[in-house]
Amino acid sequence: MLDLQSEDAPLTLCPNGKASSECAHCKVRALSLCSALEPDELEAMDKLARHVSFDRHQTLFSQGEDAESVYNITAGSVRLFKLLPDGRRQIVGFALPGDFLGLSLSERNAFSAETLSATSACQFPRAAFSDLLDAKPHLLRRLHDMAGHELSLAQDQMVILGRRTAEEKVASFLVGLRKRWARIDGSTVRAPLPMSRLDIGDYLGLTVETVSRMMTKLAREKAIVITPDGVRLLDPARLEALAET
Amino acid sequence: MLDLQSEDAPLTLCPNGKASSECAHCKVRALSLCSALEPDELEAMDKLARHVSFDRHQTLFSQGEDAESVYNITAGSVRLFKLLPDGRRQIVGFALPGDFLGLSLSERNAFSAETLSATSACQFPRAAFSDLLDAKPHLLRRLHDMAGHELSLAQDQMVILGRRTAEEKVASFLVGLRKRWARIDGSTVRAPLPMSRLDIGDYLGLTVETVSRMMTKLAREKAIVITPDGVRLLDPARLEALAET
DNA sequence: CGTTGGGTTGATCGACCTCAATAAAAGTGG
DNA sequence: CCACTTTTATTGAGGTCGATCAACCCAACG
Repeated sequence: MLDLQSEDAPLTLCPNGKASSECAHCKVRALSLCSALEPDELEAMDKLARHVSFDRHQTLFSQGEDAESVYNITAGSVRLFKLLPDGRRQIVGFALPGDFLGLSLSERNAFSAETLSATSACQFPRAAFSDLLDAKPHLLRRLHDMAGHELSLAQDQMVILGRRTAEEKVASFLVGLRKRWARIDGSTVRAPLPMSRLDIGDYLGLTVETVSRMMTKLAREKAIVITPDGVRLLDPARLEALAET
Repeated sequence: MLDLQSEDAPLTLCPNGKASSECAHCKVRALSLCSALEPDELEAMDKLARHVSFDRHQTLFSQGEDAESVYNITAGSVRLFKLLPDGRRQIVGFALPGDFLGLSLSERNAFSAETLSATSACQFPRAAFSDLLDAKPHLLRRLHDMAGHELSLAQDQMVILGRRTAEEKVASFLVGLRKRWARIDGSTVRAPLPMSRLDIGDYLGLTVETVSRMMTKLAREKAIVITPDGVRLLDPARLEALAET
């Protein structure tokens, strides 16, 4: 997942189908693929794009299917996961506003994507988008840099999954998520949690119960406050110490 | 890690410093970044490249340092790892002949790289290589496709780390490694293990002892044979069943 | 040969999982 | 707005897989 964002648009970037004016209001332009593009690149992307909306718990695409589209998330939140034949699930990431789905441009989806909340996105046909990349090297370079960032995050997640305790996992998750929200809505201590405890567990390689226990523990120790919609970080220093690389 | 390979070179691809003739003997061209490049791209890469060799257990680069170079591994093996302040280690990958180090082109190294055995590589100055990518979009596209593949492997590894048992982890590792060797040297059942049990443990989120126990278990059950230099897969079907997605 | 770095094996321990019950939200229909 | 159901979160008790601690083996090497 990579971020894009804006407040109110100096120039239209994020394309959409019905009204290209929507780009002008795109909340997530500055940090997205759309940022820092040349006018001709924006123009070309605009032509390809279709703005789509999803309710809570809808499927964008499924693991193993032909990858028809790539997406730029403009609002909401999405869980990306892989299933084992016996039902075990690993969430490989959460997509937030500004994130791009389909960086690897593979023919088949390597994972499934389901919305966690009502979600909006710019949808592009994969094949046409791939062709566009070949025509616009600067756009490709931007995408590649995003892929590099994504790869780096994936390696960080390997450390968390392979070598951290349950408490450290939860602390890392909260700190990392708050940083991502900070880029999106500027919040400094709030971290909304659109995903369930079960989702968090499947992201961190833990059970629901362990996630709940660690959250309770961190709250008891006054490192966080649990709110209806997520958490508030009371003692970022303590959390960062638990999460530190 | 991405693969490149060849037997004997139809045209020189893999660049190196002293004698550009070395490219003609490059054992790992076909699957590498160097494959499927235009003559002008090969020419440009050749100009940038320096052929370097390392003994066993030498450091190519370290986590946190300025990333001066990117590498194309032509022979040997390398461990890529991240360290936590308290000494815990997570190996994020093993680089084999044909693999490219530096896909993300970031300014700082996100991990350290140490050879597991005597290793040869084509070394490129990172900044110049990055400039070359902007000049040769086709090369950039090739690199991006490799990055996409790498990202997909990283997500597979997340499933292994987060949701698999010790036995499944070891089986997955052996199956995956044999597949990689198959592309390099065509071996169908042999999987050389240049890395120690400790390295395997730090790759799979296990201890040395557990890795050893699981290897012994698989050997006792006649799924593998442990040899001085690695393993031979006796019952690939059983191993794949343990590893299946 | 003594030393050193892996590797294997055994005995014990503990972090996290499993199973179970309860509590608190969030819908749903009257 | 209030019963009633369903979903999600929390808490507790007990079990287990893999970690930890500790020998021991063996091959490489000075």
